[in-house]
Amino acid sequence: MAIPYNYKEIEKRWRKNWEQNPINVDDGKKPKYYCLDMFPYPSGSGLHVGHWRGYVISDAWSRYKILNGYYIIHPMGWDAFGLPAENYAIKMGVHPSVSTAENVANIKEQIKEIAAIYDWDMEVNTTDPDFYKWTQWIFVKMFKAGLAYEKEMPINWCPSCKTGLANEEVVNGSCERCGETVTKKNLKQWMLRITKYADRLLDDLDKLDWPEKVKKMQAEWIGRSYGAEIDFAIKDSDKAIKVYTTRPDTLYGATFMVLAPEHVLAKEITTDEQRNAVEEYINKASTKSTVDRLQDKEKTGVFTGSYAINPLNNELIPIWISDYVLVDYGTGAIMCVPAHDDRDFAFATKFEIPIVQVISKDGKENPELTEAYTEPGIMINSGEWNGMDSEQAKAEVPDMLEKQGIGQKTINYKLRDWVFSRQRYWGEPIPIVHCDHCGPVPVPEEELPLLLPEVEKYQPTGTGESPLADIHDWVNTTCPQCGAPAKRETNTMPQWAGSSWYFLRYVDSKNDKELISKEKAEKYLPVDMYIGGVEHAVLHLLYSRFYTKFLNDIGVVDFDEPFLKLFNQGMIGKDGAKMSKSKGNVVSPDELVRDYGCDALRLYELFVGPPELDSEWDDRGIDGVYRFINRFYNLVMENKDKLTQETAETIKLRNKLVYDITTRLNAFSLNTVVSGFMEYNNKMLDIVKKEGGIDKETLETAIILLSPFAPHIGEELWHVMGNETSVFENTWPTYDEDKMKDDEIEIAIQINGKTKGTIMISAESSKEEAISLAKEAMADKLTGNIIKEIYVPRKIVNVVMK
RNA sequence: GCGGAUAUGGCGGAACUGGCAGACGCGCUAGACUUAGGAUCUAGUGGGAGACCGUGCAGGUUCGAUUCCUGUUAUCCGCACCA
Repeated sequence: MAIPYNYKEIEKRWRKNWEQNPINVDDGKKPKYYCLDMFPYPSGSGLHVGHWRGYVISDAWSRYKILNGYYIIHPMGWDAFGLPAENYAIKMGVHPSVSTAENVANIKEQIKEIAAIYDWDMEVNTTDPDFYKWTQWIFVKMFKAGLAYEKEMPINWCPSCKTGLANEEVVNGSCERCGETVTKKNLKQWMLRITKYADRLLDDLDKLDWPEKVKKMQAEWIGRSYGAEIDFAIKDSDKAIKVYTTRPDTLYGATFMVLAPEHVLAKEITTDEQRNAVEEYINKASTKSTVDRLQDKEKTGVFTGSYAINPLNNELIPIWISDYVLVDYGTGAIMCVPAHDDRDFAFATKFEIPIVQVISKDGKENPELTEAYTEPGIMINSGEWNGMDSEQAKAEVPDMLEKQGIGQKTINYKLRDWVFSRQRYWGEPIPIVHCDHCGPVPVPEEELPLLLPEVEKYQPTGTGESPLADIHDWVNTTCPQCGAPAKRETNTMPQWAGSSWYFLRYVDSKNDKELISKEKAEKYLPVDMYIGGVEHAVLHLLYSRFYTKFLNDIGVVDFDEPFLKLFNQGMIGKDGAKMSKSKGNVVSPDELVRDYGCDALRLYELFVGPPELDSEWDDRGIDGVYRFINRFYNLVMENKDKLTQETAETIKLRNKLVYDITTRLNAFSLNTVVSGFMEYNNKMLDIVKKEGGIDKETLETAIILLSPFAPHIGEELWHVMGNETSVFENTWPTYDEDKMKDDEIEIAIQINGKTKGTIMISAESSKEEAISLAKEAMADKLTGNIIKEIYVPRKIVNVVMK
């Protein structure tokens, strides 16, 4: 008769016990392992089973590391500043600090149901003044290092969120948060000079054990390119135009030039005949939204009437204006080689501009060029470069131009400086005072934190001013430097400010003297394993790397990469869609925990599919792991008092079990870890049925192996077996390959590569023995001439007949 | 357009360096125990009556291909006029 597995009572009991007797203790001798979850933004809608999955993966991994003798740093905190929290508060009509606190409390309760080994003493909250004191402190340090600066420029502006956005927050021309089309707005902004770190951010990717996809996305976002800047004189003018090109080898083929509509010389070089057309075009371009500009693949443009002089052959080339050239990349002007660039080809074809081929596959001109030739080849029509290999020319030309004084080698990046100001209330105040005499002056470090003032109206103003600008007795202050009346900066920081460094603070969260002590930074950091969704591939992960490198530069930490290993778990969807409140397909873990228990849900979260891939949630699937748990529980309960001696068979089974679970776990194949437990449970049941019982060692091994995944059952059954200490005080079991070997093995027999049957042979059988046994077994089918016999040891015999 | 991932029964998914495709689970079918079962247990479950056929599609390499190569299609994700 089955003994009901009372998960409610068992889970409650062990939860309490672990609170009193923690299983993850820093004794100062164990090596550390820092396993970090991406901390959540405390939304009002709570957790769904997709969030759970990431936390279960990291917890199972952490507990596995505990069993391998590590002290685990496994903290949790709250990314509670930012737009979503503020928008939610506005919608609900409560102050963001109130709703945020409520949401944190709710989600914390939900997270506790996972029974993860989070160390709540380390908990941080980005909205806590003791925390954001250091967020502000980092900003002051950056300001002093010249990395934070003010600039008035047209920035991305979300009309719905009523704030400026970083480039990274604009997705396909829309706001990353709300989807509203982003416009441009001219605003004075605080910027962070992340571009100064571009090379290090790019080159150090090689050091990281991260998914290639994420590294590639960051590399492309940084977008380093090597090329040259070349000066073109303008005919009948003392002005010159500098262009940037990655293909200086094609300079002889430049037949026109294009300026961005916003280029400073665009109007200046326009001739009187062309003035009306040019001004009309520039005006039109300025009103075009980013989206339109990106979507219009059809080239438009207007001729300025002026000509530039090709510095190599003194040929005149017309200067055009077109919005396919971006003002903020390179020099905002390009030389165009239609024969060897798709975009230039399209433009030249449309406006009937001559096309000159300078690279050819075979050294001859292509009489019917229908598209740009962008491959390498042999230089033609290029004066002294004729006959050169184009790749060689590409490498050598920049030096030659430099020697001739008409250009210089240049490196360009797509990465832009980080727009850091937000015109919203719910964020860290930027700790700067604007003084008429001294300019921007940082708030003295000893006066931090600069508290976010209470305010009646925290709705965004939409004017480009933060709601803080209305609080006059806060805004009006004195200059920390000269004492004269001065005004505070009223913009706040973006949500990314706190999340860029929070992982440092966990291990020293109560330190009021330093961001983190040197000793603790050295002892507990960096993060060994970082687990979370792929949606932060460029945003949070790039910013965190930048912050870490800066903090390394100023001596706060002794490492320059925060996250050594990164794992992106797949998303969980339902009904073919991403889980979201608006789609109404959210599955809450709460009911599942109630109806099946924490361990069952933990196992099912892992079993649902490969952790790195997206998975479809099926509520019925959890029944399978629930049945497994009950069967395993009963296996132990029914056999604990009639344990048998181990046999050759159980020794083999046990070693194979350890081998399979360990290798699958190390490969992060967590779904097959769970299926492995089910498989071996069935095998153990078979042994019990056959032998009338099973040995202690095998049962206990299975219990230890299972405990990282289903900790309550692991702990319960470990004690049921008569043990007094925690199951997590064990060492992860090892296996002996010699003991996994079978004496008799089953091999397949193929005829002409097609499987016809199987036979059992001794594992020691020679090739000749195996083949002759196989032929004997297949005698009736071996009617033709045997031309080849293949034996793959322990696997297969293949007889090839004609 | 460029780059990446994925494609296997009714469903989720297994298959280590090429070697018995479909482990494990869901669902389904039949049976047992039951007043009852949406509980539990037992057996079965890719297709086909069969020889055989089957891993998106078309080729190739090989004694042998889900696995390697070439081409192609679909879905998802990222980037997208960066010169």
